[in-house]
Amino acid sequence: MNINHKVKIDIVAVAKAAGVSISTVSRSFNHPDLVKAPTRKKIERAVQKLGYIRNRAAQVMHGRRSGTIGLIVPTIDHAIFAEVTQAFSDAMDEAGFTILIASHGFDLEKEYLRLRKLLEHRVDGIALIGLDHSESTYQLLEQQRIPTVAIWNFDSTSKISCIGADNFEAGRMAARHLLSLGHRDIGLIFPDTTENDRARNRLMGARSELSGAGIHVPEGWQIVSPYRISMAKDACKSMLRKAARPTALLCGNDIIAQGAVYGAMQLHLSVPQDVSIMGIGDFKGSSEMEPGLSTIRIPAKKIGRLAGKRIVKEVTGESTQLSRQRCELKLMTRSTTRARLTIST
Amino acid sequence: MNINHKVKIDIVAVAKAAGVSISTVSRSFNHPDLVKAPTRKKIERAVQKLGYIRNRAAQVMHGRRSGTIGLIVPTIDHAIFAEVTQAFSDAMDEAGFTILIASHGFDLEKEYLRLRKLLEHRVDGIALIGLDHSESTYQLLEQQRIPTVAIWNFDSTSKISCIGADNFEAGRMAARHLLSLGHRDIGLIFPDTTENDRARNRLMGARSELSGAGIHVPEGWQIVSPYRISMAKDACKSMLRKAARPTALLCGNDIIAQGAVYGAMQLHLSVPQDVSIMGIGDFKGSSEMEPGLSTIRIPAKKIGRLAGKRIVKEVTGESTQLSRQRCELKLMTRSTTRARLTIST
DNA sequence: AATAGTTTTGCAAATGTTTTCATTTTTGTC
DNA sequence: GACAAAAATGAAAACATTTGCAAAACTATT
Repeated sequence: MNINHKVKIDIVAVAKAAGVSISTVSRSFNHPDLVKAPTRKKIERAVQKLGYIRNRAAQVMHGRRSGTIGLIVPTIDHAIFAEVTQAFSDAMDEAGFTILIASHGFDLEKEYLRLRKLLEHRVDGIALIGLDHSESTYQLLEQQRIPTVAIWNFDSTSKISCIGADNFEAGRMAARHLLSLGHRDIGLIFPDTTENDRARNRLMGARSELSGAGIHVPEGWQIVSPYRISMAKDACKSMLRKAARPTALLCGNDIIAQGAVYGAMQLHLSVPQDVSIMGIGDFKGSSEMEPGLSTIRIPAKKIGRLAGKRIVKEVTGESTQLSRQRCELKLMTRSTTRARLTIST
Repeated sequence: MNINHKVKIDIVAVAKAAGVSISTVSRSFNHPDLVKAPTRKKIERAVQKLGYIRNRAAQVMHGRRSGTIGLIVPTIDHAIFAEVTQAFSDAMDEAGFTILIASHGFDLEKEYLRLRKLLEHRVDGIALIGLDHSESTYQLLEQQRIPTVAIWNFDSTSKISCIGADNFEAGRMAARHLLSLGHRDIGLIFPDTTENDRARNRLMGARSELSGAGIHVPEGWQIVSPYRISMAKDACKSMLRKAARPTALLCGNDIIAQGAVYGAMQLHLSVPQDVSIMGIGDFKGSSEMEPGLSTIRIPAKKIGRLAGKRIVKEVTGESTQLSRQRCELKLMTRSTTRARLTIST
């Protein structure tokens, strides 16, 4: 069957094989109700026999949608982006779209270039992570009038649709939890906050809550650590080795927090007896590690799924105006935090 | 500037704005050396002013490559696939290709459907994970004569190009390590091996090595666990709670092994004093957890990168015949395995 | 069995580009 | 400054589809 000998199989070949016109073949794909059932059957058989696969590129040229959505992430290889990406991808699949994915390694200039490339492919919509993007990225998005949704952050003043959590609030909640346990000597380990609004807002939230409680975080108790367990381990160790060490560590995300837990263990400090450690994010491994990590849950799956649904709505024109959606945060009290020992007061 | 008022910006508009013919504009993109520098400048300015973005769909219609590669993974949301995906993506970026990604959730029937969809988009090549695919998938691939590479597994008899590790050997090595430490009572925790050649081959390798050493694994010491830390935790606990428990656990992958380590900890067994635990894979967190996981390193980054390079070669026609590449495995002896205590002999 | 209406099909134009071939312009040589 | 050769540009066909419009084929009604 399907003799495909160097002959290119296009709609013309199908039409010939089925003994109908090209238009009829096209129609039987796009408006099957407009063609008689027996004709459709004939065409179907021809398609089968020839192994014909429709050419979306040709369809796109008619102003048809490409059926693709561009997704630009900092990196795929991080628990959290992988999770949100998968959820987004599932939502897309469900709606019949395919994802063009690109990563920029936290380099916003590169992000712009990736965006341009995706636009060349005539994606029907664009999904980005967060709201920190270069001016040129925003301009391009607006100029091309392409449906866009920012995943992961909620911001009531965003210029583009966004679906996610309020990171400032997440920072606050994390700090509040520690405060409520009586901690006053709190160390901060955060990733670099330039070009990263998520981390920045969390840090601001945490600091604001802390200073609201009259707490000052001394210079040495605030460390920048990259988003890597091993790095965070070292950062944490350097802080906990000091004579005057904090009784609690607030980490910018769960990866750093995991590193901190391991770092403490290596120093033979026990968590949470000697130090409480608090994360933000609730990544997949966080509930499963030992001890289970206390953290602020940001519902990645839900955000990814909602973002997917949202972009589809914008693409299909079902809902065209800017929409901002806030996903609820939740304090997950597990085993890495506990009340501060009051030595005397 | 860039007045983009509902006027569609195509190459014609650019040509008009630059005062040259369409052909010249096209040429200045594709063969810049064929057009005089001043003309090129004029065109460039027009492009800038109009905010023109090339339409790849139209290019594809001329038999031009689409500049896209389809990547089909079981899921993005697993440490190991995320890592390999990222490396692959980086290699693609470097070569100027964009990735169309699809996931099938370990369902090979779905994989076939995803493949069809990617083919509609006229991807220039296809990358799959592993060599376990449905008959129809293999047929389609062959019928369409599309460059394909299987990532992750090496198999000298594969019908398509493959780049990866020999999972059978990985299983052997893991078993051999445990054997060399004197263990004879070994439990096996593996994922379901139907439709998963990676797990299947590892298990076969492990069993073959074990039975080669005259060791029989009793029924109750062999458990199937899904690829999830929490599930593996439970599976491990159920095995270690028995009166007669193994002195070592060989796990089908690092996720399961991590679960096993945590499970043992919950039972107040210490690792490796009470049980040795061995993984396969060396995922990102494995070296960083406490205690560091002993495992067989499969170089995900390297495999992803090589696979990327390979597919580019096949797509550009630089090298067109089937190629099989084996990536070396490495035993990583860390802190979850140790010699068996010989109580008396 | 003719008519009107409806359903189904086909023709041809249109989509945004690339490319071949022809034409024009430039350059170099005498 | 005329001529050939080389370089740059343009016109038009080609790519694989969709779709508006017209024609053809049915149905139902008389």
